Amino acid sequence: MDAALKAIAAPRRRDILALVHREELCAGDIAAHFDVTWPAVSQHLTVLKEAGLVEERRNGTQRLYRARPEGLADVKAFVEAFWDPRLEALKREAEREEKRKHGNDR
Amino acid sequence: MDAALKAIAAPRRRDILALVHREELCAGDIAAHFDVTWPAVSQHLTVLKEAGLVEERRNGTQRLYRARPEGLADVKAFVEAFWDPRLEALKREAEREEKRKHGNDR
DNA sequence: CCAAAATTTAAGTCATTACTTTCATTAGAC
DNA sequence: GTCTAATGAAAGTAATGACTTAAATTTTGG
Repeated sequence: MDAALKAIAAPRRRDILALVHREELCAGDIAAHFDVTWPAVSQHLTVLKEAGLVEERRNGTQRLYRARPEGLADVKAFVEAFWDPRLEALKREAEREEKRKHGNDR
Repeated sequence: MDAALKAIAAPRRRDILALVHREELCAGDIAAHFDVTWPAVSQHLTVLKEAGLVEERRNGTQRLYRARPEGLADVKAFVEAFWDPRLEALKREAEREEKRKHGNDR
């Protein structure tokens, strides 16, 4: 969960996530939306990918990216546990699950 | 939302939040749970307070802190907006199951 | 008022991070 | 193979952040 939370803590990465939420976009098109250089966007995409928040698909020389909502599962569980005390148990379960699946998402 | 997200992106602050989730604690008691100095915890509490995630109450020379779940409202909305609706059912199921085995863990 | 206790504030250090520019890699067209 | 386009990787920089120690603040009790 730590990786996912750190990933969405940066506003630029949230903006990128919003772009590829429903639509599959290549890195160049994503970078065109911001006034930063290509490599900067590429680095953000790497962070998002390693956090499990986007998935990459290669098409010829392009790489297409799309959001991966499941990557926010643990974050969602944490927020909701904090939100509603009755869901405390769910949070603990999420923590256990994260320890168990170490190595699945990388 | 940016402040709240940055606040919970740091593991130590999440640990602090967990401590004051149910229970009102003074800064000293919170610091006693970690192997960092008092000022470090005090700084974290300031960040959490400014993000609206904890509330402070003064009692004599002490300052008591307690979690403030409403502070995560925007984060919750953001996370849920990204969530794949098809996975909603899974969560609810887990919730129901959790309620079913109520009373076993005490 | 004076002293002790709980905590914040100030100032500085070390690691992390978001970015830049420059170089390397991969895939398709010729 | 060579050229070009799309992109990732490497290396460097400036800003941010999580800590530390030392000093200042606030409240209570004499």
